[in-house]
Amino acid sequence: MQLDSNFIVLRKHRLFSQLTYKECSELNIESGFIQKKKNEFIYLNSLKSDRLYFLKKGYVKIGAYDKDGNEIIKEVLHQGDIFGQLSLEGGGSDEEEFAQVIKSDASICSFTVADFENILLKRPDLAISYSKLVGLKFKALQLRISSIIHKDVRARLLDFFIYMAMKERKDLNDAVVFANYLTHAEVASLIGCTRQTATTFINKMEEEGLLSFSRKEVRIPSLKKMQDLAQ
Amino acid sequence: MQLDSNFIVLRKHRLFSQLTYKECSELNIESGFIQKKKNEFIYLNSLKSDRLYFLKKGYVKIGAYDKDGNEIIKEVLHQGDIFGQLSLEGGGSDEEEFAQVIKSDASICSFTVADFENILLKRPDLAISYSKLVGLKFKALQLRISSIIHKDVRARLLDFFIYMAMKERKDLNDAVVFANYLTHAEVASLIGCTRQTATTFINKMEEEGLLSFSRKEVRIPSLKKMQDLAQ
DNA sequence: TCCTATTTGTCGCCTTGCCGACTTTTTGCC
DNA sequence: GGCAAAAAGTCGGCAAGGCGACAAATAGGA
Repeated sequence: MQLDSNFIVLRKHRLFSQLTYKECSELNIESGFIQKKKNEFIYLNSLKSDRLYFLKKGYVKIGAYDKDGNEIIKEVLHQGDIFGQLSLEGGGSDEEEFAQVIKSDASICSFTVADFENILLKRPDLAISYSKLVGLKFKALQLRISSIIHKDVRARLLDFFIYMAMKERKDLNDAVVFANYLTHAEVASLIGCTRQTATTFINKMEEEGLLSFSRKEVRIPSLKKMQDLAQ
Repeated sequence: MQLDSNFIVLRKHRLFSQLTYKECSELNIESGFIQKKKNEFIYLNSLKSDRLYFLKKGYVKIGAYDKDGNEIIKEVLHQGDIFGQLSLEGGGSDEEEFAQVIKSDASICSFTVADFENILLKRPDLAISYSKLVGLKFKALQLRISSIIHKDVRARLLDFFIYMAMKERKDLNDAVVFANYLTHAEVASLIGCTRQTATTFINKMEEEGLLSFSRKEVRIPSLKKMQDLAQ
């Protein structure tokens, strides 16, 4: 029962669409199925080490705490995203890391890296898809670094909203609207500035009519215009 | 002949160590074998799209130019590193990118993504290794972002030199010495500050006895001490 | 070995965005 | 519907590091 519904959701994902029912059951996702309420943690450090998580529904933020206890947000994920031990192995530079549900409740299913590797060994096509998935995430991070290193806050905000819009939009309209699940503080942490500065610039952009940012949704009247400004 | 030597070098790499001679030849690396002099480009934009490159010898920097023509260094690679179309597919956010030989001449062999995928289809274990490789690169980038976002220039420099030391050192001594192939300007671009600021702080660190940085080599008397300072 | 191009060192001014501090608004829970 | 907690808005002072400019040192090809 649980498996069935997990199976269906999982198969909607590009990566898992080719999985047979049998293979899917080999992942033992039933035991890894989790329902989490808002603000609950999915893992904190240790639990991450040997698992992959698939976000069926909801929003999750990945972050860490620095030595002073400040939160460092690394990434924000939504439906369909994969997180956890993406490298399939620990070691090296494993920072303390957490995954926390934000905005509303979330459904997550997870499986061990070992089970996943077993599937990949039998399904090299899937292994290639997985490589591509990680590769694309790598590319996205590279873009983010470029933006952070070489642009000022305003330009970084533009880049950020363009990225979100591309990720969230359902059709190809120039106007994009999507549910917002981030606070100013979280946006600030993602683009690398203080909460106050983010607030100021978001408001400026609203005055310019580039954006409308509320707790409920983000509304971008013209993505094209934004892209032109961001260059 | 050429194949033989390529084969030998390739097999020294973690990823390719399991390859048979036959499989290796299927990658058609002979045709992709390149010798490049210092400052020559391996690719500029377009050529990247469907190839993977394996750096046999030398140093290569990956970068891009922003709209004002300024160089943005994304990454610096050395012997044994892989670069190019790591995601095995184009699309999405493909920035203009270049790969350029630095410091001294370089030997590179390359193969097409298509040939590589064919091998991976037959060798899922290799596909898993490849995923791990990209996954680890992803992790390293995440650490770099954290450093850039949350630390000042001095701390970023410490992080940078620790990273380089870990990557380049041959043994586990606390004192680390490695060939230097970067100018102040390149270090600055990697950690996200101006050349002048990098110069100033590198000199300060030299005065403190943390570091000796010359055109020839970087000498770190105590890696441990550095790590303590970086926290 | 010389000569030019590149790299490094240094300085002062100036801007961006940080850092409290505080108020106002919104949220979500009892 | 009321209340506490979280989020957003705003401001002045301040510091880190950017930027231009130039001189000194170094490298590497002719």
